[in-house]
Amino acid sequence: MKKNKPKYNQIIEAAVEVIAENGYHASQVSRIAKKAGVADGTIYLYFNNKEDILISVFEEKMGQFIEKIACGISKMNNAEEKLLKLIQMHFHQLSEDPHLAIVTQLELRQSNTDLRLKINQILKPYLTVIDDIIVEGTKENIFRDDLNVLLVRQMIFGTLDEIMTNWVMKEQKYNLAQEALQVQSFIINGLSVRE
Amino acid sequence: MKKNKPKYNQIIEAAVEVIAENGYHASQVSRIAKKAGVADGTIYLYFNNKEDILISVFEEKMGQFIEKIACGISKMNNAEEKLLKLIQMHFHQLSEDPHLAIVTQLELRQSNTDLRLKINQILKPYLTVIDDIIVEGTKENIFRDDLNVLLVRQMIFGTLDEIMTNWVMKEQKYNLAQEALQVQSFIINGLSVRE
Amino acid sequence: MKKNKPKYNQIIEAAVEVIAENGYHASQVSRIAKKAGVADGTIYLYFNNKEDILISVFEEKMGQFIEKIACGISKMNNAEEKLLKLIQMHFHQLSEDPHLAIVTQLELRQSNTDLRLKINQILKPYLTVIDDIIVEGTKENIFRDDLNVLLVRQMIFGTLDEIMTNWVMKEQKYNLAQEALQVQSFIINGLSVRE
Amino acid sequence: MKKNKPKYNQIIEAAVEVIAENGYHASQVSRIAKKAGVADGTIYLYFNNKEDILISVFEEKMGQFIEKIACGISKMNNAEEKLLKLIQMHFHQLSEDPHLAIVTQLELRQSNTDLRLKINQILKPYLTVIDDIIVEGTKENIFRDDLNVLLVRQMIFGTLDEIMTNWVMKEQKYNLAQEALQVQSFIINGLSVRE
DNA sequence: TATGAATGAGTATTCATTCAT
DNA sequence: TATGAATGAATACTCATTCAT
Repeated sequence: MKKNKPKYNQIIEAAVEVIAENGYHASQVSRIAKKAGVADGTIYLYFNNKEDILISVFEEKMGQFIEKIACGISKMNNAEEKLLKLIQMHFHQLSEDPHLAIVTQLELRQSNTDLRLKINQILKPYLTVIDDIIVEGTKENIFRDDLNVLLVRQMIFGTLDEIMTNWVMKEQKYNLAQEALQVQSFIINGLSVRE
Repeated sequence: MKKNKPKYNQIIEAAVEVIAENGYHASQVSRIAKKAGVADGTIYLYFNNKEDILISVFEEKMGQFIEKIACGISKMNNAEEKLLKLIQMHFHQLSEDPHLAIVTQLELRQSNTDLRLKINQILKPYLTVIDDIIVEGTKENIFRDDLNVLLVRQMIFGTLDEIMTNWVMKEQKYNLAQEALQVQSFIINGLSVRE
Repeated sequence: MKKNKPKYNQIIEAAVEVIAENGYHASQVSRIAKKAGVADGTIYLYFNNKEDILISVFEEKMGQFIEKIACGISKMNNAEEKLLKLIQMHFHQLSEDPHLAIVTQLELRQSNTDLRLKINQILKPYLTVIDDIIVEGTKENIFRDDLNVLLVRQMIFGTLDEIMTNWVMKEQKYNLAQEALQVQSFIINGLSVRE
Repeated sequence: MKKNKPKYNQIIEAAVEVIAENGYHASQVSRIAKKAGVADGTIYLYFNNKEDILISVFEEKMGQFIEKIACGISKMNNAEEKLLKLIQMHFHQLSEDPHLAIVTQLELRQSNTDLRLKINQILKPYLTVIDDIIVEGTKENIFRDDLNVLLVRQMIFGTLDEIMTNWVMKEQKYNLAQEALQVQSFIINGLSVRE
């Protein structure tokens, strides 16, 4: 498995740094190679093309991202707690790794539609985690039973994603962790005044 | 005023079409010129450079988009109704103009960070409209009074934006209009079971 | 005769200024038109094309330049005096009009070979003036009678031209007039120690 | 050292030919690449940009030109002989390589002022060679001791340069070598009848 | 595996010139 | 005569990818 080879990871890490620092379009393959300490040609022993580097970056990082969240959630007792945990960990993980946050929220989106479809595939397990919480919440009678799971998941993901993007574009100047509870409350209770 | 000149609008319309059909990166200036029925050089009598075309497209289209929504909302009686109207019109306007939807949801995001900052500026009036609804809802005692307006606005916009993007990426195969009510309900009531 | 029309001269004067200030390649026709206070298209009522403007500038200015020198020389009594007068006036006239000096010594040379042949045609009367002095000097028995007039004229012109070019490139910081006598002495006596 | 790389020299030689044949402005980088038998992009592995090719051509060729003259002169016994040798070799070297003569006398002058300043820097060692002859001649009591070295050098260089340019523009139809002696005589003795 | 020199396709922009008014 | 909006040809340079070593 090529992924166990050290150069593969060197290149992945170099790509995250180079893209975060220079932006997607200024990140030439040769620059990534230099930062990774390998020759330009070596890149092509591990990746098919430049796009493949980007997909692999997302794949590797998202894999870890989702795994940790799935793990964290499994310890929670109900959908409400799981949702909060998911929000907290979503914010926390990206806050902890600003380079990765820049890449996922800004630079990776500067890719063409084909690449975005591949990115969506990689994202699917995360969306499934969200779906599961929704379904579980409904079963637990915490959430309404008339929910359109697909739609609700889009809304939840869109909410979290937009908050992350704003945070990155505001140059990470404020503390996201504090907002997790408000976000959970919004998703669960909405804006209305509770009777 | 250059905006009254017919060629300015011809170029704007051509740009939307060409970008929607070919994607951001395959949209050469010469192709836009051809579609607009003008010479390549004519583009530069009306726009400073290629980026300026893109910004202007967004400016023009978003201007109309926001104006219509602001107008539609003004006829509504309270924040709840206004929110529903905003959601309906947001979905409706982009659904009606698939080319524009593709450009705003997919292609325009493939731009660099500088351009995205300019786009955010153009988007600001729309965000303000959302802010106003939130504030109004609070005053009307329909919405809670402990809301963080900035955060809530991000969540609402993120929700709508993600739904639109999914719809565009799924090739506009389903009817968005039907979902507006569910979305409003989600935003106002959240997921929880009402007592 | 078009040359009596005021706009013709306005354009010529504007061209000298614009070329001297911006350099040959940065001197767009539209800039010359603007400085001359006419529309771009008007230029083409008086000149065939951009090259024609340049040739005409040289023609007009060189015509005056040569006329004055020919006139000044005619008052001198012998070839030696005439040579000195020619040198003095060559230096004086271009020193007095730095814009013209820049155009003739630097910018006009950035033209293609065809244009340079035309420039050489315009220069011919000046070269003839030099030829005449050489021939006269020989007849007066002041200059040797074995001189190759064509070659000697090239040497004299080359000498004056190089001095002017150096003066222009050194940004006209020193006084050329003082050097005329040394130049005349060099041409007449050479470098050798006179017995 | 890049200058030992064969492609560097291939490109230099191709550039001389292409510029001599097509003129400065019609010499596209792609044409030079084609003539040199390399890809367009390869040019940019050896040169920073198009201007850099031109400067390097002049640098390489002038370097050899000056070196040979300096070498030839060193064998001569006094300033008079050295001057003659310099003139002969100046004429000879450029006569032998008409492509180079066209480039140096005509095409390279079609460059902007910045480039000309760089060219002047490259020319400096040649001017110094001339200066040295003047100073030596004075010390040997062959030349007058009141000479303004800078001015005299300009006159000598201008003389040679103008003769070369005329020869190139007359399409190299006559034999320059024969004129070297007359030129030396002019420079040393001037035009006057010797008593 | 690893290298890095070489490749060559691809495109925004300028500006001299025209021509309908 | 005079205008100036419109034209469209023309070109340097980058960078992802290859392949001989």
